[in-house]
Amino acid sequence: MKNKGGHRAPAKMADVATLAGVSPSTVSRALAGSPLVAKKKREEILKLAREAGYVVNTTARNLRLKRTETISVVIPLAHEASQPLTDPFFVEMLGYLADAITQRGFGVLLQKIVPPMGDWLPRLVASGRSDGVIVIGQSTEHAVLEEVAAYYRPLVVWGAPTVGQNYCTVGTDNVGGATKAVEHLIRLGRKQIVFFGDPSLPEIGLRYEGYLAALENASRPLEARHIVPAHLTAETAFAAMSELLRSDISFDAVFAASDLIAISAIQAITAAGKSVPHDIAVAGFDDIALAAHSNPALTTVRQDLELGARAIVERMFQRIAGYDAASVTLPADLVIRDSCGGRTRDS
Amino acid sequence: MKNKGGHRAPAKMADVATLAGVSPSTVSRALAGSPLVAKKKREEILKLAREAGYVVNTTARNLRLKRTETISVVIPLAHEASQPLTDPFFVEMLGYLADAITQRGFGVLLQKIVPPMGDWLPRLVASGRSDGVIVIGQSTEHAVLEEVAAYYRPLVVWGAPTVGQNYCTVGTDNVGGATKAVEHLIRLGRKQIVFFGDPSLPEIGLRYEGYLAALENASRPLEARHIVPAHLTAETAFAAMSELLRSDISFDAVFAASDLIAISAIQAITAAGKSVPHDIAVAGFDDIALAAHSNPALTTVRQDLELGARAIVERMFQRIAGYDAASVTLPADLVIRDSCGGRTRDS
DNA sequence: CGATCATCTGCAATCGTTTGCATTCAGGTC
DNA sequence: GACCTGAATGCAAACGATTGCAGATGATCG
Repeated sequence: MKNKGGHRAPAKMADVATLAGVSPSTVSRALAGSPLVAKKKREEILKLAREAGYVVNTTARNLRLKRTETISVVIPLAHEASQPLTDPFFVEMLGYLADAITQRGFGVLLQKIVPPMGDWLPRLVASGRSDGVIVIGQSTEHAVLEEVAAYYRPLVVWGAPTVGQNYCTVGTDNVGGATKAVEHLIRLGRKQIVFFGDPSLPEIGLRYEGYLAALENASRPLEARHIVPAHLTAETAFAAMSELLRSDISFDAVFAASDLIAISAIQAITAAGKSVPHDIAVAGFDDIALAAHSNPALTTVRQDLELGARAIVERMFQRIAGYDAASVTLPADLVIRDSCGGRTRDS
Repeated sequence: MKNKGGHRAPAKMADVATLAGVSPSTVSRALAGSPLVAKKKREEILKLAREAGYVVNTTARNLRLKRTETISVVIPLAHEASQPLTDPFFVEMLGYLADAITQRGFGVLLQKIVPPMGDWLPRLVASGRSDGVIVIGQSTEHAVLEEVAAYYRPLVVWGAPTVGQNYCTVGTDNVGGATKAVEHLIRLGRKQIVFFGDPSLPEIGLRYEGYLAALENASRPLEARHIVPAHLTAETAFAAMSELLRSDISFDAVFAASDLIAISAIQAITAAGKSVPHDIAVAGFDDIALAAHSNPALTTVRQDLELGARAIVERMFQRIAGYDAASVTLPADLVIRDSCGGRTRDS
């Protein structure tokens, strides 16, 4: 059944002007609080506008002002073809970003790029829908980012800095954080520590480096082993860990490249009849909300996403204002909970 | 250090027109694939546009066309004052919505309203930033929704239908789902079942109804008890459950109004030295991703958020097209895992 | 009383597209 | 050759705001 639709068209500035018996210019100035319009008249106009339920049309205003007061947040999903936006890390980061951005009065335009075809970023930039672009995770898109950053300043990326890179990144100290976690496992007497994750992705690669560094630095250097699940999803990680357990490889600890797969690993280990942390210790990376609530609570490397989001947004607004803003690496701290043994639950 | 900013201004349609030696009108028509422009000329123009890296300016186009191809997604946070967007339920729903919306070529404008002052919705609607508004969770905003829905059609709300309500809702069968969960607990022989949640919120209220119904329908009617944590956050729920355990109220099962607080309850129970499900069975509601990964895996009522999101978006586009779209209640299914005992893990 | 000045207001151009209407031109017909 | 048809193109007016500039108004001063 066809509906007649919204009856009243929203009031425009000209309507308010007629109502107040002045020109649109004056209404515009009154609304903007310009000192050019007499105080008494301004108040009168404001009152009229309020009564008429007038709200300035953002599109028209944006066109005239050549800005949108909106930031695009992009999540490239090179992996996970038509998968929904489900990764708790992304989603937590998104929340903090939305916070920081809306606090400055800007809107957040959410973009999910999948699969990333070469020109998504140039198109997004040229479309003029937003005043800046934040990319969460560089995924496999390093080349595109580099290309666009050459001419488009308000671009900030969450991820790992790579050599000779010109775009602005904010990220955690992946190497240092991983080292801390693995050193902790070694300190607790674990001897056969498996790395669980795919080092070919930039950030995971750095965590793998930290893992290797910790093994080498040990008083009695330990042997490195790692396994590579295809994707960083809960399902594939469960399967991969189950398989590892069935193999004849023996190990007494797992350092997982993300909390999500750490938790899947714990479940696989428990399902196989072994105990965490007694038989096998597990450490993760990220400290997503879920980590504290898993059972046993996960010992992990904390990425302060709130701080990270703020750093990203800060740089974004600096760049929008025309200033330069350099990349930054944030510290990563070890959060000791129950999944590695040796301590009691925090909180 | 002040930066000279983006060198090249993005090409506009007039530039492409000059390049091709035609008028902007022709370029516009060529880009739109209008049959009015000769095929050969169209292809030439398209080629030129591509080479110049031209992308139509969305703002100008939106102004002229009086539409934005953007949907606002709003999360009212009446509770949790300056809390970030962290609730896994919201966030999961957001992911599915973003999927369904971007699939139709529309953008997603994320809005976080906190604290909701009376006129947030009218303002949002009148600002013309989006062609429709989706509100996730009616929270305490029933009156505002009702008021705006009277004149603004493209408004769809996730939540519970209330009597005499005129706005369009999509939601789960809260009563039926809760009944199933509680009946399951009764079937497993549990006798003292606590309701854990705040029934004053519309959706939770319905779940409480379902809980009461199940108790009454039991062959030997059972006594109802409930406790009300102030907010639905993980922290407050942990505290509330710990307190309940210290009290002299005895119980052998908990039906929690959301998975988030169910998981906190499990942790509190475990921390108090009791076992789930042996001493106390716990059932939740939502089936968030976390539910399957908690330990023990949570028996819960599944809300199919993907289906829900699709239903919301479908109705949204119907309403944008000027048709009516009625509210709908989606079925809720019980997902049996480990936290109530009586079965082995699924998957 | 006229000149000067400060203060306020409105005209009109602009932002980059889209589109109704008029116009142009080529080709065909009588 | 005058006339008509049809296809292809351009002109110019929107869309709804902002703002430089000029003009109006009233007050102040010599």
